[in-house]
Amino acid sequence: MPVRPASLADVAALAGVSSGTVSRALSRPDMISDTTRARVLAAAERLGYVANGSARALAMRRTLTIGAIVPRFGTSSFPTMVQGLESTLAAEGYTLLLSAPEHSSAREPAILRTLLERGVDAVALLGAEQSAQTFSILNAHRIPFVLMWARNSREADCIGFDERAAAALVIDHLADLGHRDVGFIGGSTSDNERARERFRGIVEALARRGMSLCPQALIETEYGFREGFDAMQAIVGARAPVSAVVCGNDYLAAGALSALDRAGIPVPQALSIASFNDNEFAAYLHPPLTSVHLPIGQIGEAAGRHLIARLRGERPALPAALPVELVVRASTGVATLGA
Amino acid sequence: MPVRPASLADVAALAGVSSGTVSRALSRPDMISDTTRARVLAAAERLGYVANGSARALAMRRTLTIGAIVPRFGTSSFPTMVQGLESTLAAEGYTLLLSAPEHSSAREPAILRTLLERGVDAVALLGAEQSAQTFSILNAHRIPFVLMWARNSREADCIGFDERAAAALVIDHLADLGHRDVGFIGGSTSDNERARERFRGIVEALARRGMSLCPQALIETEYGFREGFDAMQAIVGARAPVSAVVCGNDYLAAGALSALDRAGIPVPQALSIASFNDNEFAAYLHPPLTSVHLPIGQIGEAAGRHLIARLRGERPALPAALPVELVVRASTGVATLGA
DNA sequence: TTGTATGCGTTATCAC
DNA sequence: GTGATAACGCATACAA
Repeated sequence: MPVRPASLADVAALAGVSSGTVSRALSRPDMISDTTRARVLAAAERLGYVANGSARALAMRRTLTIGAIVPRFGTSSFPTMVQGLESTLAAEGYTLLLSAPEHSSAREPAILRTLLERGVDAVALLGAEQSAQTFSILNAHRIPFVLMWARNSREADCIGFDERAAAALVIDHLADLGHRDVGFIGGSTSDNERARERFRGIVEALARRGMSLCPQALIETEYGFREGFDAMQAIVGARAPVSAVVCGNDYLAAGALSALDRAGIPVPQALSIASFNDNEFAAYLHPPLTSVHLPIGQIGEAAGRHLIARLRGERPALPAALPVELVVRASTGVATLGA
Repeated sequence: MPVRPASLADVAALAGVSSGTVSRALSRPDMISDTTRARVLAAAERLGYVANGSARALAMRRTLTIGAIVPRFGTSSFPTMVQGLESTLAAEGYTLLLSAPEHSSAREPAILRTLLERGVDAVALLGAEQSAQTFSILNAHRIPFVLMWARNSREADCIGFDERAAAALVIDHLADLGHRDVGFIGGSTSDNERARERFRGIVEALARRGMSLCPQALIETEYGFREGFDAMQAIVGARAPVSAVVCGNDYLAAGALSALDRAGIPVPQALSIASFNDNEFAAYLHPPLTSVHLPIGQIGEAAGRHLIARLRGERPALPAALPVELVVRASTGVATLGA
């Protein structure tokens, strides 16, 4: 076996044709006579020929590769989104080049530069909070790009949910049940549009009912199990007079529920918990949990479809906000914590 | 702004040097005089020059890209592993080309071929259960590769846990507490070495104590919330005389705990549950849960380090089985279900 | 230290 | 329908 992988020229030599013919036989089968095509395919098969994508990309000026930058991979719901993205791309012959930086470095232009240097035909980014430099680099490269799980960016195409409407679903549900005193454990809003919109949606939905968040039960923290645990411990410790607490995502909800377990406070008998349900696991462990289900995989799929359309030269309309759904797994009474 | 991105020649023209000089100034700074290097860098900056990785790869015969095939992305603990892999690779200048096929197609040679065609310097695969064709393709390409979360393959380098030892940790713990009647809800063993090893480890550890699994509480299913839920419902419905049930992973445990909640069976007062804890979320929601914590991210990191060493021409020793840890969050009494 | 020239493996544009 | 041949953009061996 040769030390170097077979090239087009090797196949050509074996088949007794020119390398151009081999190239066409493999990528434009209808431009070639049946007999020579058969010979070429046989030769390619025999040599275990695999095309060299770098050379092809150099000649064709496209890599059939799409880049994505998605931070906080291990402790988030983003993998579901990436799965949707990758599946959609793969079905169209594209491959995913994934960058999964640790939290803070996600907006480093260096990461984007590396991706562009590797050669990507398009880019998908998480969230709307990108640096101006990011956009200028992308625009300079004249490359299609899309922001996933984002909305309201005038600098880029966005695919996402109507987070405020989702928040309203939760609040209206709780209010309809008779809850008047509500708390919120949410993700950090300073650098996260999604968390911010959720928070605002809750505040607004409450305001429409003449309600407001209980100050002693309003905690902003990082997304995470421990953070949710600590936040709920603080709320319990403060004896906040609430009958329901909304958690910004599944991780916070899981931690919060764990803290209530630890404190011997039954859910929902003594306190109701609602959550924005990305991963479903919180609801699975606590069926009484009310949650808004966000179909995250659909973001990746929609983003993939959008980028592929752009690469085809189309200018597709952006999908409207993806649908969210309130999931109520058991009825929830109204009991005030510490009462 | 030009319609075509700046090339080495463009930078060279602007800096008044040859393209070879530009190439060296950027990748071998010490081979160039300070003054010209400064001129080159300024010119590159001004043109927003980004190297064309395809051309570079063609010339250097390496892409600085590593491929990974990881199925079942959205509903597994694999993202943590991929995060570890990507971080390790990125720190060394490598980029990750990720393929995340749906379950069944994971072993398709076509997926691997696509990856090789895009150009990867090395490949990381999930699990030891690969087709012979997969290995022959990889070997033919003379490319380093590694199996993640696997062991005991003579065809490839493996990085993983000692699943049987992990199982023994759980069983010994339960047995020491006095449990004699134990059940198991495990993942499908037919095409999953990890699930198989866990199951065998449990059987063997029980045997060493003169115990065996309770047949009415032994269920093999797919990993998933619903599957765990259904399995535990079946065990409860059968009134299996067990005092503890071990779940094969967090998803099964979450579903099983949910079923017990639904049935009004308190954990661990009426039944103890133990789990192989990949994601930690089950333990967070149910602190009484005993679990073996598997540091999955370390698999990705170790795999990344191994591949990079191989690419450097080293022949590093494979790491021993990665350490696992029994996590007991609360003491667990012995009560027999349905008694 | 720098310039020149060749090759990397494909695709695409021509002729034939 | 097929064969030459010229890009594609970069790295590098060799010359200067």
